[in-house]
Amino acid sequence: MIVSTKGRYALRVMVGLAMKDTGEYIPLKEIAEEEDISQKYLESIMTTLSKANFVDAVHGKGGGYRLNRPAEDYTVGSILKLTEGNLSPVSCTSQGCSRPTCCKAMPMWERLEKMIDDFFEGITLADLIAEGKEIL
Amino acid sequence: MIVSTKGRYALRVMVGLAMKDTGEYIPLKEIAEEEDISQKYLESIMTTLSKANFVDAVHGKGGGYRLNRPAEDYTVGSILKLTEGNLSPVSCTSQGCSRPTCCKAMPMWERLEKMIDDFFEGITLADLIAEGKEIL
DNA sequence: TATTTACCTATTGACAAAGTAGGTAAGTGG
DNA sequence: CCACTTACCTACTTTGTCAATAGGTAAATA
Repeated sequence: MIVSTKGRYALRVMVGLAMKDTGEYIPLKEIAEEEDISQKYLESIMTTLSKANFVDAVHGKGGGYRLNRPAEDYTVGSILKLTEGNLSPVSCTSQGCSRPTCCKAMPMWERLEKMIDDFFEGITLADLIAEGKEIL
Repeated sequence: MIVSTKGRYALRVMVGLAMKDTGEYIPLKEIAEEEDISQKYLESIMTTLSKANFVDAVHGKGGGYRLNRPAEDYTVGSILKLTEGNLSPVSCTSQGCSRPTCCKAMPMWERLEKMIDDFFEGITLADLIAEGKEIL
């Protein structure tokens, strides 16, 4: 599996935030309930998103999280890369090996990696929300 | 990571077997040494390949493994699917969920899954061996 | 018949992902 | 200024899968 729960949760949360386009801040508790995600687990994800400036976070009453850009400015790739670390389909790329048959396959892995990267970078939150279109 | 060691080992072994195109059987021990793979671990992989009739296996002296088809008849996809079980980039496809934001992303996962499948099915062992071409 | 080789079953170790727990800091509204 | 709400931080536990190991059995060949 290339995309773990963490990345998928992050994506779902971002989609959720994008769908409520009002400027209001949404507390973590509310997000967790709507998405049916463990509140504590979601904390770490939201902190990651916040630190990377993907969302604005505000403390205190009336606080919470909200997007700070329009939905079409967030690519799926940027969100997944942030939360997953990397998206490479195999672990051996980018660390050079010496076996002959291994190297035979390397160009293939690299091409796949680029294909997946292009795929994710070509989709934005806005695309996801506009579900049902054949573009997606 | 979508492709684990098991699948990559299997692929490397198959490439190795394809490169020695003679009809001779190659014992597991020899393969393991050339590929620098744990002999015991490789056993389970070879058994899988053998049961699926991807290779011929012969016991006793002079025995071992060899391909039973030309290299261009093996797609990378078939080998990986056999050894990895499945290649889906996420775990949630094909098991239906109820959350609204999750379903927004579902078509994307399915499209990615198909893209990856097409990618692997479009490459054969022969393609891998003929490395250096820009097709790959 | 002895040796070589593939095949089978079970167990262990390592590691990362997923989730839990409790406390601290920051900000808002009253 | 105070109380409450909310985000933030650190550490721990659990779980599960992958990778590898170990030892024995069956089949075939020279």
